Amino acid sequence: MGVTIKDVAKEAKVSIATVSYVINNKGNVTDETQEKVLKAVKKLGYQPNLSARNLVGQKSNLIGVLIPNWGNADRLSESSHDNFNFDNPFYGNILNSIETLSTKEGYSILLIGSTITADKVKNVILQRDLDGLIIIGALPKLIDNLSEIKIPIVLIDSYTKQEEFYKVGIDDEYGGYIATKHLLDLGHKEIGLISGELIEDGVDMERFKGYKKALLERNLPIKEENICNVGVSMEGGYYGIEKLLKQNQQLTAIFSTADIMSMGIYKKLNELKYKIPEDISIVSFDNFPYTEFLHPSLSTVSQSVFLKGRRATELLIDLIAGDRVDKQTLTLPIKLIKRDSVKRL
Amino acid sequence: MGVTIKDVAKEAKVSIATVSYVINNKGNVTDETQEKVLKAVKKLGYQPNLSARNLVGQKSNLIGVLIPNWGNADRLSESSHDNFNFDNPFYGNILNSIETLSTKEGYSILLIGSTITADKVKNVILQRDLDGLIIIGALPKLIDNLSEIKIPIVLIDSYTKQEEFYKVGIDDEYGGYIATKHLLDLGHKEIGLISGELIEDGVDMERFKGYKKALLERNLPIKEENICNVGVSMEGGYYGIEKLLKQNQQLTAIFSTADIMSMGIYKKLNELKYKIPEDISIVSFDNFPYTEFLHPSLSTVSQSVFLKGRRATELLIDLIAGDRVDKQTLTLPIKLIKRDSVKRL
DNA sequence: TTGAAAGCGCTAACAC
DNA sequence: GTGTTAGCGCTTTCAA
Repeated sequence: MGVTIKDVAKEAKVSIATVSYVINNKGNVTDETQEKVLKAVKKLGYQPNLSARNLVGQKSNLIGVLIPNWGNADRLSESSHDNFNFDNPFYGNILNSIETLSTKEGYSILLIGSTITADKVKNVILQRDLDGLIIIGALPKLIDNLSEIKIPIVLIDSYTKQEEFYKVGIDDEYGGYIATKHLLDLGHKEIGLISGELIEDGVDMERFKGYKKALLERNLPIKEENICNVGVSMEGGYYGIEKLLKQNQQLTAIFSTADIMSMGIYKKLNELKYKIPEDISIVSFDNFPYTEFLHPSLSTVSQSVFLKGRRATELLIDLIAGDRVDKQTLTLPIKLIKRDSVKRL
Repeated sequence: MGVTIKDVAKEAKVSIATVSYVINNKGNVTDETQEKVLKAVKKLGYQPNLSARNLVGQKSNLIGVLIPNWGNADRLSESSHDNFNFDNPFYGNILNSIETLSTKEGYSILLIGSTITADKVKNVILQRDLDGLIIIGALPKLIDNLSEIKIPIVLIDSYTKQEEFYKVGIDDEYGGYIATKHLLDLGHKEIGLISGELIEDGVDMERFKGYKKALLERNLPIKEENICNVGVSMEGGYYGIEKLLKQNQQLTAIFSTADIMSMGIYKKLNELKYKIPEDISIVSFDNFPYTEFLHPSLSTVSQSVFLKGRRATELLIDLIAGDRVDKQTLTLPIKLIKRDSVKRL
């Protein structure tokens, strides 16, 4: 242990209580003593020990960020690192957003990844005495396990109905709807869907609902051979489009529920000598920066990952501060960005 | 505060010392008492408070991960989120790698981003009593500030000569060399370089050295008009290639020191109706998963971000454990991946 | 084999 | 306005 409050007290020739008062701006301290203490603090390079502070019942000023489905389950094996499903920039982006505001507000981020099991999350919360938790893309099993926890929890991209959680997200069903409708408006009728696994309360399920809604609105059938559920990765898109193309040669357009999959779709179509959008149109979801840099640039539903992180953090910090927060669920705006991957039929 | 050791002691009808012995596997405890205690622990859902543990001089089991140049400095402004320079997947990937092993070894990750100033890093280390620190792409100023810190520090991608730090990286000069040599071997002579800012002890500087070395070996001049330093981002590449093309119409090839910039280069070349590799060849650096999915697929120097994170974490954990570590600097292998973005002249 | 008690660094109630 | 002190939850020495 380094410099403690005792050392400062000795140096400034005051009691440790006085030092505590000064560094916490509490109690009435003379300007003179204040200055003495501050000088000692500076001279010794004193930094209060947060463990000790935490122990006397203060906040930990620690926010946990949990990313349950980050990377592959088997990534602990070194030999598998070539398949490391690392590529979705979403997680890095949102982490950056969360960390930035948290730091500004005096919180530190405890990063909790996906190897941790649902019941161990609770342990970490208890052990580290987290002030709050943000969960990105929470799975139902995880959430069930956490409902008895008494710290504020904000869920990003979850559609759970459990009322004890605050939520930040977008209207994924609407996103799926406008993406599909865009295709329909341009005359497409045989529209394939490539999405991640349809998990209960997950975003892909909602985007799928939007897809169905748009088709049903035009009295178009939902054909099973037009739908393919894959991993949310480039590989997923790569193999998904191949499968779909085999199952239905009439396909003129694809709605891909994630940009990362669209990368793989592009590659496969290139290999197959399909031209985008001449032979097949694509609408995607996310509007990651790189979509503009693809050739042709990708039409996609735009969401702000930055704002998702920012709003979730704001909400959590308010909750920690005990500020009454009126809305349990915050839905951020999205819009369709029309670029060059779609043609009129 | 929740369940404490006292509660467990009461429940098990033993002293708190005995509980402590049991949960730490210390002292000699009868199987019988052990069982009593364990049962009480389970019944009450007890989790030891790490702050308290830490206070009695134990390890904090916290590893800091510092990402100094993550995103834009001005990203605190909401209006700037469209420019959010978020897109380099490198940081998310390496974080994932570090977090995975750390968790497995019983450490938690404290994420420290780029808004934090150099002197504040020291405060966090002291306040949270970090057991160790990993710094990704450390700037000299930051490192100078940290040299007096007594916890183990592992630097990823830094070429500082300061001996108190352990380092994990690749041979960036060699990478720049083989990339450029590949181009030279195929007959290219006018080779442009698009790289990030040439910062002291940084990777771009080394890759640039490799570029120079390869050219000099063939008695080719290093032309200033062939070199462009930009931000390591898609935009950087986008504007960099435009500038280079204007400055020298004879260019037949580009060495881009980061895949993320190559994305921008592809876009600009597409807009300009340059064909890759027919009109211009490109060799890049990183081998991010998406490079294989670009069209044409990108020839690039491959490094394992996964291993960088993994080895750095292993090293740090050994250091924390007090295990003598022989090598101060670990250099991981790289190799050139030849794909379709380069043609023989 | 188990327990009592000191003490880690700090805050806050209370006394002066 | 400043100091004394109890106590946060835990580990560990020492005694029994």
